[in-house]
Amino acid sequence: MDESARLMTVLRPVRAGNAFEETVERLLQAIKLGVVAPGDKLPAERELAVRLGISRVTLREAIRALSDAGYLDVRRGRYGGAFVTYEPPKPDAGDLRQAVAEMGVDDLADALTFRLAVECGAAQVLAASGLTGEKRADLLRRLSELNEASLEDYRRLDTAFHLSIAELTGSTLLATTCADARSRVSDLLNAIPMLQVNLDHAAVQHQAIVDAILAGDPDAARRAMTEHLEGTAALLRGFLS
Amino acid sequence: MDESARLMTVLRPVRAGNAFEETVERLLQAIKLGVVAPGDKLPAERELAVRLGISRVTLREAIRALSDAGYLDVRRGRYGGAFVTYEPPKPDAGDLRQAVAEMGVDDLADALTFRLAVECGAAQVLAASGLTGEKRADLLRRLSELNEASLEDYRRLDTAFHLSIAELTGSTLLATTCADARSRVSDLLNAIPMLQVNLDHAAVQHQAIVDAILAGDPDAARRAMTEHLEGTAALLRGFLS
DNA sequence: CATCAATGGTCTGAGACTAGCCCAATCAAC
DNA sequence: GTTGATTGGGCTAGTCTCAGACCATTGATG
Repeated sequence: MDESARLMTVLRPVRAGNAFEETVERLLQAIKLGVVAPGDKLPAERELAVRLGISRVTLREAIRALSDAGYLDVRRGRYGGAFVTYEPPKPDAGDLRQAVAEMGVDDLADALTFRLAVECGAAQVLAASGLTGEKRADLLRRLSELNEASLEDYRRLDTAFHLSIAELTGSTLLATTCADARSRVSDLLNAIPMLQVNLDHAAVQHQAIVDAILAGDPDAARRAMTEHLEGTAALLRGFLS
Repeated sequence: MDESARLMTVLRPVRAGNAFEETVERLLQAIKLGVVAPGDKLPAERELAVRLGISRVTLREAIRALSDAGYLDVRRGRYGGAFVTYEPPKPDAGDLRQAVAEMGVDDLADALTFRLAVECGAAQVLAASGLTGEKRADLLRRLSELNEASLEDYRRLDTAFHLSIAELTGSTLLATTCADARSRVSDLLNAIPMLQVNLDHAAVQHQAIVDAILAGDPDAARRAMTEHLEGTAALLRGFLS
């Protein structure tokens, strides 16, 4: 960890790719995180281009690419739009191995470490903040929605629950960072079979996280989140070997 | 915290600005974080352009802007280069108020929350990882360098110490995120007067952080880091009122 | 003092990206 | 059935950005 390592950290590429590539990535993130659920449509092109800070031409190229790849169904005319057709693939150990091979084991470890750090940080911060009644209700609502979810909706609502924790801190930076961290492991999580034992186990852990946050206990929140995320990481490693 | 809030989070601008602006921002980060110390020079233009993934023309525009603004001194010929001339301004409550006014109180709260979450997450993760002897020595070296620092070098070595914690986790994502978090509050920290009491207090907290990490105690590491960062945040608020 | 390698300074042609405009399709409302 | 609002589809002129080549300056070295 010499000084040159820090140079590498800060003087890294200014841009991850061209505008088209970055736009595809961002839309894919919205789709895979379930921010726009299957059957829903993206905002209209003109509005979306403004939000993303790019030209409509570039946005259309990205939408075209995702449409060709089967993620979107684009329809013209009033009440038309770009509808999400993507459904998370059925869990499969082969998909998992392939996904890991594509991203590389180093990047996988990086992503898991990153997620652990930022989500635990978010849980800690939220627990330490005085939660208003409205926010408490919001968190509890997200938890009960997750607990009542069908297998089909589970991943999407799990994502919603986890992201809510970061959002409720009120920090936009933290929320975007947690969304980024989640999307980096999203494909991997989708590949894990959803066994009832694991879902039950996760439900207990989710409850522990919420309890600690509502109790205003940062240490307990951190521990509960760590346990939950390391459990997931262990599952991942298990299905990889 | 309805669903539309999540849309805002994910469908945010793809790019923070044009290539020139983002490059200026990145170089400024390297300078203000002390990654290139005063008197040092940036890598040669051709190499730096490759590292940043931009054209030499754009890089030169950014360097020119920073040179005009007094951050760099550009010299031609062999052994020439872009030398850092920037020295952190002397602490001043007026500067602080101005800096806060420029970024806005909401962004300030966001940045402080963000920093708290990611640095605590990094400390926790590092404490939970089995540190090799080399890494332990590295961390201790950074701490002792900071403790022996002159007032002039203090901020730069404090930054180096904090960033080392994230870097030692081995997660590039976490390291860049902590660097980003630090740079968002860097100007504010520079504006805080460096009183001996505060420095002594910080030294004790730094020691506690290192002790907890070396002891492999994530809870203690998280608590020590929280205490340290909240102390700094409290100092900031104090000088603002 | 002459050399020469490394560095910043400059130019050009090509491609990426944008803003703004108009066209085409769709469908609820009348 | 007609209308009108909303949406995707497409075009153009202009700006930003890039890759690559070449020039100018500097100063350690022989």
